[in-house]
Amino acid sequence: MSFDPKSQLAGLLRIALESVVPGAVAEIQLERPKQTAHGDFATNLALQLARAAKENPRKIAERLVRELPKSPWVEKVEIAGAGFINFTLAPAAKTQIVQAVLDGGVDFGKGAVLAGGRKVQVEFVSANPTGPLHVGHGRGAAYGASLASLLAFAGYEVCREYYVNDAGRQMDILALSTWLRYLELFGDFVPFPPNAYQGGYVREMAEQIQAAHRDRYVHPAAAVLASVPPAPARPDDGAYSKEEKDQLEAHLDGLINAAKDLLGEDWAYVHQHALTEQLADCREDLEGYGVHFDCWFSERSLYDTGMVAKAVAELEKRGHIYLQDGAKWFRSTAFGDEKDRVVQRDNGLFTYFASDIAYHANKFERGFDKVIDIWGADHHGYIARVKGALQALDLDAAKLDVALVQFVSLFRDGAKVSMSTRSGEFVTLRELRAEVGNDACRFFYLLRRCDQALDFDMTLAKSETSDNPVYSVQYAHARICSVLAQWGGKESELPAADLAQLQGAKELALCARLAEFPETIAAAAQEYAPHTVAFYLRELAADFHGWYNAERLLAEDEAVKRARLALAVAVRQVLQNGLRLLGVAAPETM
RNA sequence: CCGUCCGUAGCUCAACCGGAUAGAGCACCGGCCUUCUAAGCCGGGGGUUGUGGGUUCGAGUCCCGCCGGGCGGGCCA
Repeated sequence: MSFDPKSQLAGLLRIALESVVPGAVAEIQLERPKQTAHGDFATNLALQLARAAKENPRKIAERLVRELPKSPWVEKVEIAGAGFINFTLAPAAKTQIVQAVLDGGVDFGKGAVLAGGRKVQVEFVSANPTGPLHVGHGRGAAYGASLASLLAFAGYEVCREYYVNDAGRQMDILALSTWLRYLELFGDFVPFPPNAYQGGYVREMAEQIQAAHRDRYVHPAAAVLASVPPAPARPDDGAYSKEEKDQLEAHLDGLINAAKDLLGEDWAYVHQHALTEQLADCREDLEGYGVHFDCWFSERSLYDTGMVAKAVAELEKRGHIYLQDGAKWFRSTAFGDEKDRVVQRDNGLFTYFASDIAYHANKFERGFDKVIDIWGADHHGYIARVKGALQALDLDAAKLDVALVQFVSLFRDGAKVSMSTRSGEFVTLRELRAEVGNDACRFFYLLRRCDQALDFDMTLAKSETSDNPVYSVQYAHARICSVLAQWGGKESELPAADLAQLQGAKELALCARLAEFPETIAAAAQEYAPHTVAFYLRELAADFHGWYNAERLLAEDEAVKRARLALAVAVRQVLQNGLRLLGVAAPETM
């Protein structure tokens, strides 16, 4: 049996409060003081009451302490500072956490299933399947995956979703790029546009098509270019003017239309091939990264089932749409957006925003209590219009939370690694994983709040020293495994150890650290902040190493040894539980 | 110009939705090291939280101005 010191103390305080101020309504706040001299828990209850009672908070604190029922778990109660009441727990109240951890095992720290079994969806990565994932996606993937794990562990029912943008112009550009590279294989060159996809993977797909279907999709370059507006000449410095950029886009669209005309039915094949290949590559990359999805949701399916048209029609029916310049506009300004947004162009095509409205409406129809979108920070201007559309559809926009993930800069040997997206020279997630490993990759991404720009130190991530936080945490785990192996006894006997043998300051501090785990999880889940788990693990590992350096775990005295090993096993369990939430391995040897 | 996020030790970052003397890790300085239980260990200095006001018992945290930076402001995605 375990008890929760926090609720225990809250109970004692509530009794004292009722006695001092009958009928008082106050929230009992208990926090862990930063300084050990302030005990294990502190409450600001007296300061809270002082405002209403217009009385010296220290006096109120004295009365509260006088009325506090005696408890065997509490060793000392002190009044300090402006009127804080500090509690120091008895050693037995601290060490019992070891028992609780051993009892809980892999479930220690897990939140109770919330009332109504709240369903949450986490949508993340959702990168266009037009090329390899880059390091920015890696951060979103690490964040989303561990947030989802965290929410599941905290008691939510979680659905991990990837939104596949398989319907837009970007996909057309990828298909066109592939086809142009394919034509090159037959010696007939259409100048490759600078705004088409440059990466080597495009050539690979072209070669695959050539191997499978020979010259079936070949058309003369002259025919391709016949009715396409010309591309501007490449400026000497490579910098195109605004007009030239527009010309480039028009040229690209012309090529896409030409390809569709010439290929006819076959366009769908090239398009589908490119999509299938890139999506498979992306999926494989994420699987290798340890990131899994429950659902891959196709944007195109929203069009195929008429849901996009339906969503726009629904907005129209409710009077939130007007016509201007031949396009249909959603009056998002009525819901706090800066300006109104086009949902259907004058050429009849829906905008990306239209499909996103349909997508979010669909999410809400699926009955989630909470919908979490994880976007790149460059999308922040998008939040207002999506929430506005939900409101316009009479959906509860408060159920949608958007987490923005800031950008990543890589550093190697102290120097910034340049990542120009132009000409496909960016560093891919795959390259990063190959260089620093999955564990360091995931952990480093999570060592920072997601809304802060991240400087990723690849040199540090690879180092096998105490400077490297991943190494330190994993090493603590491996070290415990090593000690247990050297001991060679039966772990199943350790829960019976006499925990009263744990008396050292470092041991009791370590126990207190273990006790923080459940509340760390709960807070991290509530704030969507997996980084706090990473910070916690780093501190737990540091506490353990400090203890290990100070005391011999395999003590001479049998009872002491067993108690210490029980504590070590509890530390190992919490390290495992925490690392699992971050998607980082807990190795037995290093 | 407008919107938005941010500014904390030399560096990289924390700080439990207003609480005590703002915390870690690197780096720096000073000691210890013929401990096999594996990254050496222990200690120390370092701050007007960008800046100026405001709110109150109390502000890194909330409000306003300024300075500096990131990101947005497409009938692109």
